[in-house]
Amino acid sequence: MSSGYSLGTVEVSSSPQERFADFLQSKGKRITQQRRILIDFVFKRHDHFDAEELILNLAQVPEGRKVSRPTVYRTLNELVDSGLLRRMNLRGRAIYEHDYGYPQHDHLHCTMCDKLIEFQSSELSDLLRAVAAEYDFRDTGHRLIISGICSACSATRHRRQTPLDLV
Amino acid sequence: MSSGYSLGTVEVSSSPQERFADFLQSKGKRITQQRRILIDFVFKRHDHFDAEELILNLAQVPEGRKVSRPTVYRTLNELVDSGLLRRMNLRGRAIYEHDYGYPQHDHLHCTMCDKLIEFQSSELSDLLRAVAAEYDFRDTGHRLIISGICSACSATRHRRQTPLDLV
DNA sequence: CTTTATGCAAATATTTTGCATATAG
DNA sequence: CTATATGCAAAATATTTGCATAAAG
Repeated sequence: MSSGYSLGTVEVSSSPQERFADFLQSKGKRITQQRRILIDFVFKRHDHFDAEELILNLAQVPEGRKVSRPTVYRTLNELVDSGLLRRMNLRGRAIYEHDYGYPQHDHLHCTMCDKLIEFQSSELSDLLRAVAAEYDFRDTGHRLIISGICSACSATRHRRQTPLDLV
Repeated sequence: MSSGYSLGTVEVSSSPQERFADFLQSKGKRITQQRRILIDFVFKRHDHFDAEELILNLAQVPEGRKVSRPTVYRTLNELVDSGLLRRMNLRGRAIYEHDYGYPQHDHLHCTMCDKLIEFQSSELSDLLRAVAAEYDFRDTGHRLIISGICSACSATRHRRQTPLDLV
């Protein structure tokens, strides 16, 4: 076993905890009990989640009850700034996912069951890079969500009401 | 001049007004003064806009003042449902654009000046279709936004504060 | 006339903020 | 000790909804 932090598929040089600590230090911010609780929570249990889910999960353990709602929101912003989390918008609210030690990927979003399926495509990255270049655009990232109906939902014909907005 | 409704680049068989009327009829909804005002407004002046902008613009003419805020929101939803408008999410709020007689396209979003640049790529469409197929996913559309700094902003080094969320 | 739409005010949902107190360094 | 963080309550933002009245068909 290496000294690296294992993510199952990827091995990186430091844990999210360490990276967050570095980020905070570099900004003159403090490593508080709440921030420690939050980063542990976020990197232990969740894949895709929103603020409300996180808050509900926190409420289920004594440790978690030490963190207030505003602090959750404030810290989620810091985690995004630090590059540890990636934020996207689904049905009008922010959804977060790990963005550390994770390969770049995009999503298929099932509008029936709300499931997110990740996929990777280097062809896609190349294509987007080329598009940006064509417009002299300094590309700092992208969000792509393909909406539709996943195979499971296609089979079961479960209906869902709100088509509403994607992405 | 043909009997078609001209959009500058594209020529389509009926006007947005007609299409909206058809949509409303098909749903047993009524063609009201407010809906008429709104569709005229939306298809005369705007390209990318949000609800607030539209409401401010409406407030500037007597005609527009006949339409209340809730009706604007309700009608925007109908316009999206009818396929006349496309909705996306930028910095947490809904942005609308014409989606009728318009070729499918995606966007580059400058996070400095907030400008949206449209681009088209058939390669991209093909690629996304292939991805969806690979997952037995019934693709009903996608949203793609490449974030970054446009050439103008790269030149002028105008700074902007909030990096915040994309898409 | 009957049903759908509108406007108003209020509600909802999500996220942010001011300020007094607590705590990290 | 001093500056930053937290919690609380409240504000801000964006959008939706209940209900009485107005208007379309």
